[in-house]
Amino acid sequence: MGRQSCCYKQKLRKGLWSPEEDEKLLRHITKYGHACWSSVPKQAGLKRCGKSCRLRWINYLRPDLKRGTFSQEEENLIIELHAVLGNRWSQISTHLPGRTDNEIKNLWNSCLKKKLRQRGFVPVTHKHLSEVENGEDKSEHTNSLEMASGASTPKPGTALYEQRLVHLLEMEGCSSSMTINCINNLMASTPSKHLFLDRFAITSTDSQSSNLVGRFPIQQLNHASSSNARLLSSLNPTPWFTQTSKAFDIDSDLSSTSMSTLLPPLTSSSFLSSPMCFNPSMASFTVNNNFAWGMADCSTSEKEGTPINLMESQAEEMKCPEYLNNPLLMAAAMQNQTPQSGLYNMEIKSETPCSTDNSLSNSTWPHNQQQQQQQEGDGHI
DNA sequence: AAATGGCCCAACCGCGGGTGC
DNA sequence: CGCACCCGCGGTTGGGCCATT
Repeated sequence: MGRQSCCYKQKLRKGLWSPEEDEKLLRHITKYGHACWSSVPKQAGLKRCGKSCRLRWINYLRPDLKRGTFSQEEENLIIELHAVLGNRWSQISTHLPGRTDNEIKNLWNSCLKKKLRQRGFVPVTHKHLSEVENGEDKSEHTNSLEMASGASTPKPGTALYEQRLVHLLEMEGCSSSMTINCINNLMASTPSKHLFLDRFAITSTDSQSSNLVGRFPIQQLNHASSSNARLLSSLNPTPWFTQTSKAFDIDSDLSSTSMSTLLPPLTSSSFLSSPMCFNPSMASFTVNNNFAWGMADCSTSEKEGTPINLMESQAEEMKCPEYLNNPLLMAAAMQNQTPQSGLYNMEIKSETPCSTDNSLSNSTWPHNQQQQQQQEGDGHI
């Protein structure tokens, strides 16, 4: 009793796209954009469904696509992101400009999975096989992220440990000044601190990973509506506590931590929108300019006419325990500024024209395309 | 040279969420 | 509230290509 495909219903063409079809679609979108995909095929004179057109555009015709094989850095980034996000290919792809979710998914299934297996990791959990087999945590084990970054886990308390921590917070888009103060305060007396540290102090601080700065999942917060419910629920079981840590008792932690100095009352439904998420005198927030992921989201917020900051409704969906389970979310939550603070808005606005490399926003992409086409001639296809 | 098997990638399918009526 | 429609996502498939036998 499954639904018939839209193509079947309308007796539309399926299968590979011909150059003529590509040409039609390209020309049409260049001229008119794609406000409504379902009307695109009709207007463009294509015997395809809107879905098919959309897919073709996103995966092949879009002018900002990067072609060719994935670099080692890209592969490493995918592994790292997959460890955090799981099979959320579209979210992963937002961190890799010019790469599509489909492309990344294919790479993962055909190549990266295999590589991880060959090196003794379970691709799904990013755990080492021996860890799985023994059913116990062994801190000396490397994990897939270490493999990706070529790093091993430094010991807590060491300079290297702190150095990596700073780097990781920077990855979250926080400035170093915020990082140290924030993390010291946040983690000073909480039993959960090692959960945070163990989970994150695994990424290299070398030049290879420095290009990750600003790319990581603060986006998840900014995007924290319904899709995040899924994300959040799936983040908790893995991989946060899969490396060397055990899940901690939220309640007992809360009762004895210093988090209250940083976080608003747990019952507050305006948790995220609260300006007291972080005390500016304690540390300065600067949102990293290097928003590799900013564009897709900015188009969303433009469309909805809302600032990048979390909306109340979104904030309400984010349950406090999820923050406490999830260091990334916590760190990002602390960054969440009120509209008055302007930091986030200002930074995003400066990027908002979406005129650089990611032109998912249909309002500006033809610009790019023309430029690119001029540069490339009629090269591809 | 032909057959076979594995890999890769483009595209399809089905589902869930959002929205408008 | 229920329904229909649209969009986007993740899983899956089918076919072309290439290496091996």
